[in-house]
Order: sequence, then structure tokens, then C-alpha cells
Amino acid sequence: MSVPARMLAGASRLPGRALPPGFFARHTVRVARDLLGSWLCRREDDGTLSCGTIVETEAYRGETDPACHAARGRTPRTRVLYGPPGLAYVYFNYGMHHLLNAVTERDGYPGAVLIRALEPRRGLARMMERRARREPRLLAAGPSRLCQALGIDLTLNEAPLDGPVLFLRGAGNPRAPVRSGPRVGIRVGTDRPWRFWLDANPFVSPGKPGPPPRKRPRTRGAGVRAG
DNA sequence: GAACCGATTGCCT
DNA sequence: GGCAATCGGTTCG
Repeated sequence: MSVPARMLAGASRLPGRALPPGFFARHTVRVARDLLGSWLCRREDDGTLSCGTIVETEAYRGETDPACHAARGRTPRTRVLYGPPGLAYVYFNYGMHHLLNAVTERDGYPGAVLIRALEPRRGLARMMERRARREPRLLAAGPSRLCQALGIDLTLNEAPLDGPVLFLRGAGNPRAPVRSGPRVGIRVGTDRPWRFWLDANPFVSPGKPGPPPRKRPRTRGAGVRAG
């Protein structure tokens, strides 16, 4: 028993309830949508809690999804994607960014949900400390900012998402409507509308949805074109 | 063991 | 709206 009881008691005071293991053992797209509104919490060694509600996710599923890391098959890196659901898949990108995913699907089938943005709820002071920026809106609006704010790095790869360090709590259906669109920041697989976010939520990442819109001259009246 | 790519961000104009 | 920063994983030799 390495975790003091008072730390565990802290979690019980949070809204919602722990997500059951079966939550992640489903179709990745469904998990991505259902994770919106859930609480993501990070507990540090000193007991400090940093929490936010998930406002944006993306689904990456199967070897036939060209944007999924499993598209090139099982490697030491992607092994966790093929493993049991409910673990964290953290990887390092662009030489400076960490990204947090939740492993989904049944054991043996690769899939993960990228957690792209949080609405900060608890421990904001600590999140601001971790990030150079202070603006609350940008504290965790983006997958790398989120990891910075919560202090998530490769040491948390394969950590259980119902563990003492990292855990999720379902809080029921979010009030805001769920919107969906193409995933961002990728060059392949943009045909799948597997990005989900809470409508009009200011904490959603500013990433452009889908392929860049074609510039068209702004005209008055007769500017509407078909196709 | 070297070349290449990338699920991004922040600073620049 | 453009683009540099920066390094782990993958692939190829």
C-alpha cells in the first residue's frame, strides 16, 4: 500500500465515478465521443491533483487507418496499442511534444483515443506553473499543452488510466452538443470525421478542422457558388 | 548507424 | 499565414 488513504479519499470527492475497464474495450470512435465531459486527473508524488474535463478527442483505429500508428504494424513502439484497453499510450513527437492517448478496443486489436484538450478544473495554479503561459484558455488546449500542464511524459506510457497517478472519471453526458469533423495535424486519413469536441467550448484547441478551406473572393450578393 | 518523418507549438511577419 | 525548433522511432543499408 504505497498510496496514502487520504489521496484516494481525494478522488472520491471529485465529480463523477471511475470509468469501468469495459468503457475502453469498445469501438474507438465510440470511446472518443463518450470521453467528452469526463474528468482527467493527474496526481503527483506530493499528492497534488491537477484535473480537467475532456473537451476534445480523436480516434485512431486499426491497421487500416493510415493515420493510426498501428498502420505499420506491431513494433516496440506500437505494442501498447495492441495490448489491453485502459492503459495510457504516451509518445514523443516533433522532438519536443508529448501526446496522451487512451488505449481502446479488445486486447489484440490496436486502437487509441488522442486526448486533445481539457477544460481546467482543479489545480490551475500548478498547471500554470508547468507551462510558461498563464492564459487559462490555452493551458490545455492542444494535446501537447495538455501534457505540459499535467506533467505527462514518456514515463507514464502504459500507465493504467484507473491508477494512482493518472485516472479518468465519467461525469455523464456533457451539456454541450458534441460536434465532429476531420482529425487535424495529419496528412493521411483526413477523410474520417473522427475528431470530436464540445460545441462552442473555448477550451477546444485552435487547430484548424480538416483541410484548409479554399480561399474565395468575398463578394456581396452573387458570391454563392455550387461545388 | 544514418537518414528521414512526424497525431505540434509558439514566435515571427 | 509562414516556419523553425528538435529528437524518438522506423526503415534501410
